[in-house]
Amino acid sequence: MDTAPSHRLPTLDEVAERAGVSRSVASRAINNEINVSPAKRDAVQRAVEELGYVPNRSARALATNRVGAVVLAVSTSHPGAFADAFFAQIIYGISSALERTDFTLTLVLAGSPEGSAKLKRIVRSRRADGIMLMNLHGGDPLAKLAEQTAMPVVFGGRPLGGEPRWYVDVDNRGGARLATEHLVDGGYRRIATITGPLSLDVAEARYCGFRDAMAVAGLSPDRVEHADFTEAGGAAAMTRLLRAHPDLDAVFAASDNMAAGALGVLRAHGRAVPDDVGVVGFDDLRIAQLTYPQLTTIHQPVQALGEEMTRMLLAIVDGARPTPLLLPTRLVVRGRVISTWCT
Amino acid sequence: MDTAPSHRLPTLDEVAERAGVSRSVASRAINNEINVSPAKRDAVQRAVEELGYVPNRSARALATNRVGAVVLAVSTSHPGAFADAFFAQIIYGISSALERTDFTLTLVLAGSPEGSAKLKRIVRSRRADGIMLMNLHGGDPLAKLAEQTAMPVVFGGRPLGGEPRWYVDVDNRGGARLATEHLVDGGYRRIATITGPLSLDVAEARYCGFRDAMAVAGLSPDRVEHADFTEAGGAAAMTRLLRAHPDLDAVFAASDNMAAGALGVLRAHGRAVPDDVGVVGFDDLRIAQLTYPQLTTIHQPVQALGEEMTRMLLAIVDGARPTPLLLPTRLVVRGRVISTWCT
DNA sequence: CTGAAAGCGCTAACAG
DNA sequence: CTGTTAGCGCTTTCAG
Repeated sequence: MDTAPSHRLPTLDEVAERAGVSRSVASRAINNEINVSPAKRDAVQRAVEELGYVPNRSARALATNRVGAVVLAVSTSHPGAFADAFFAQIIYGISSALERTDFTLTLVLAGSPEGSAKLKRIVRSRRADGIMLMNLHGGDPLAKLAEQTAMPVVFGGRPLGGEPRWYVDVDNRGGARLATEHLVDGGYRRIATITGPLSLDVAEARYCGFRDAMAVAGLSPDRVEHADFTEAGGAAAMTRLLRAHPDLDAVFAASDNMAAGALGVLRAHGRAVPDDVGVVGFDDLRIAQLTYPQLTTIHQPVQALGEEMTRMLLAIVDGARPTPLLLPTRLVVRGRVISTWCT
Repeated sequence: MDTAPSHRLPTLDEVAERAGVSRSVASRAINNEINVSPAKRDAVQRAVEELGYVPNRSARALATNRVGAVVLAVSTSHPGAFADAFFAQIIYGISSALERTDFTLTLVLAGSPEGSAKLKRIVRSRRADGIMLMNLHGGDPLAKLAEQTAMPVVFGGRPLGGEPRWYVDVDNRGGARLATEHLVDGGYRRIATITGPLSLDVAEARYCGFRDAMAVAGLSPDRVEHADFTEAGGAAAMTRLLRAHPDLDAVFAASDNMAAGALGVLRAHGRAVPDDVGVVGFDDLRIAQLTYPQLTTIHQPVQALGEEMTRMLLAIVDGARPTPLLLPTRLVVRGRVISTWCT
């Protein structure tokens, strides 16, 4: 039915004229303000439908100084890091939190200098109402940007050194404690850990959780090697651990990738998993189900992280002053299940 | 009481005043137009620096009817599908193509009804200058939207049924031919294929490529099963193939996931790969390196796909009328390499 | 409740 | 080359 003139989009004035009211009344009706008589409100409603009117956002933004967009800035230095299912899930979470609102998601890969310059421009030119910052490593230049701007910023994960005013984080410490407790419950006693780079808050927090659990169990937490969250790094760390502590009977790896690397090395050394050595990972990535044996690990609510960050940011934009949030993790026990193709 | 920035952002008038010129001269200087004297141009330049002026994009957008944003709309019905490294790479490509421009990327997950409604609103309210549409399945409602709007639309991959005016695609047909030829060259003769759902153009194209190669080799292309691109689907299809064509000596699976599923089934049936049965996949996903043996497969330039789509869209927004693009694929031969943990 | 009028900050058309 | 004058389409006082 719509003989929509494909080029000229209807304006508010046209709606007002058609409804036989003034432009300001039309505006009020459209924005659901109270001071409009039912009759005129209906007339406007109808005119909107008939004309297929949608307010021009640029004009509205100019008048209200509210853009209707939030940006997700991902600070990742090397290309590969973003190409990870993790971000897809974050984005999915954000997207579903935005679904019922009139906000739009702007994505900025701010790892490169150009990217962070772009983010800066976005802020200065008021192209967004707020920012979500993911994946900051210690001393990230974006952290400064965040402090200098008046635009609301919500952090995904705490950056090391300094609690930002607003953040949503996964309970990494609690998760690591859970993982380690699981090993303790399994009867293991000489438990080692492979940590991530301690310049990252995640790595730090997981290491703390490990020590928490070890202390509670009265075990010595000194079988420790540091790595970089990668599979290769995990393998190297496992090799070092075996050399330094040949008596170890379990390993908590602070990421599934590192755990996978460790599994390979353990097997190469003839240590059976989980009979000789227990292994627990962290993240519950796809890889945790591709190893043999499948990895017991800590699941993080990644999608929820995206959703909650968004909800928090919108609340702030709306004038609220919420408190930071910690999202619970959960243990996923996998054991000797045989994966489809690694029979 | 309100969250307004502590210090007002500088406006063009302030720059003009500081530089001692009229607002229009300031505007021209800032936009690098020609008709400005060097002296005034410098003065404006300096004022901009000193004040840290960045044009307000909403105002500019309102005046020029150009927003400075492109949207990537991903049409995916079920949650999991977006959580894939594929999109991360696409986004990475887009992002790098956008890096040197003043355009911003808006991401819309348009699989759900709400999502596609949102996309529609974005178009109608002129919140973007152009759209990139990924992952359309036959009869996708977004295809209609694309036709109705005057906003430029670039497709990532051709939707089935009808060549859109502008698209960038991967040479799926050529890739499938490559894969099949590789099997032929390997001495296999009774080659089967597991296709994707033929309602997708990708699946159709890869199936065509298979038949191309079989025809050229003078082989019969009738060992065929259809699946859904998933691992489970691939496994089921492989089972059906073995029952229907127990003599088969090779399989071209139209995706790595399906190939992985097929590998498991082949092994369960005691068929050694690649000695008894040759297997080639498509996509070159991470999983191709996690199977045993690692998968020979067809690599797609995913990041380049994102880049070229963006470049094309920006060109169109700029008034150009480019021709569609096909990106080449390449064969990755893997064979018996032993992966780290599946010793 | 209603409408007229004054901007939001920028660009663009037009005379000087 | 330069400045003046109108808007872009919407919101928002402020009188009626």
